[in-house]
Amino acid sequence: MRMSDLVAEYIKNILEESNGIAEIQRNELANSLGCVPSQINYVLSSRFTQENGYVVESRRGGGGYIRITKVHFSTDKGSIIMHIIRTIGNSLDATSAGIILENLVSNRIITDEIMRIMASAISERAFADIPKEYRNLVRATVLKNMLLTQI
Amino acid sequence: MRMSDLVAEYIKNILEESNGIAEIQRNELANSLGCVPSQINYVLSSRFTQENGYVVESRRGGGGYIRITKVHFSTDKGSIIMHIIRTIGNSLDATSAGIILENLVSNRIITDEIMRIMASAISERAFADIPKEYRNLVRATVLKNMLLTQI
DNA sequence: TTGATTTTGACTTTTCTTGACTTTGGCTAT
DNA sequence: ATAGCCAAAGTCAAGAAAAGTCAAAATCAA
Repeated sequence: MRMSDLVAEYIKNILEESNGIAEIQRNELANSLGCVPSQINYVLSSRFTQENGYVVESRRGGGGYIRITKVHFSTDKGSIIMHIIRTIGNSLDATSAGIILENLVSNRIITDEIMRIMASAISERAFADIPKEYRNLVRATVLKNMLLTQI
Repeated sequence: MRMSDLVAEYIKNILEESNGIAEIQRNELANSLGCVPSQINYVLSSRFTQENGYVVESRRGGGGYIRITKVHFSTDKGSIIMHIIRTIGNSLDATSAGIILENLVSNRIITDEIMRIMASAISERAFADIPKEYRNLVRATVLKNMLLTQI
């Protein structure tokens, strides 16, 4: 198993147990999981991003900390979807698409089944027939079209 | 015996033993079977296709993997969908797609909502960004991908 | 023979790991 | 106050560890 996944899992556990707020010490955590401290930063920036629905704050110096908070959507389904459609723009890579879909599921905007249908429709393999330069464009358009049915 | 067949057989064995999900490491497998890594890709794309009921996902980078899933269609619904997937072929125009979807709904194979999601994903409008000559190709692949999730 | 399938390998892209170096905040002794 | 030290966290780039692409060469089948 990847070290990054271990770290991510560890943080998610704390989040679960602590009501959506995890406060860690970078060096201590790195030490207890057996990785280099900057690994923690890597995990935070690759997996606990805003797009993923997390807010990360921190403080340096003696008694420093890193605080990770899981945020949830609050407004209604329709405006959330519309907002997402707007932020998608006209090009979307497969990774970002995956993040958007996971987020929609974890906020119960769409069901798991619908997520899987959508994911299968815009996976990299779904666009294998067309030249690379078009893939992100179609992905954006197709996803936006599908999301519109969910309003 | 051909190397490709060996590789295919090996993967099918894992699938049998592991309940329809095989997770492999490309380099490792290539190495242990004594072929070049890209051979694995060739086998996957020539033998583990949608038409045969396989879904292939993968991840690059450290700790990467290739996951092959066999969707398995013992039920009525499953074989109907597989039959449709096979008849689609590699190109599908918007009109035929519409007919297929309507049929699936009227035979209660998929729900109305799912039909609308699928229809929106493969409408002519969804492929407006890409040159015409590719549209029917992507439409076929995308629909087959989505249908595979419904088995 | 000739067209399709298979094999191979050079090159690309993505993701993860590591470590050296930088910045910031708090505390203590002057 | 403030200079200096220690204890954090941050940054960044090099390199490693995967998988993907593509086209040339080899082989096979009709």
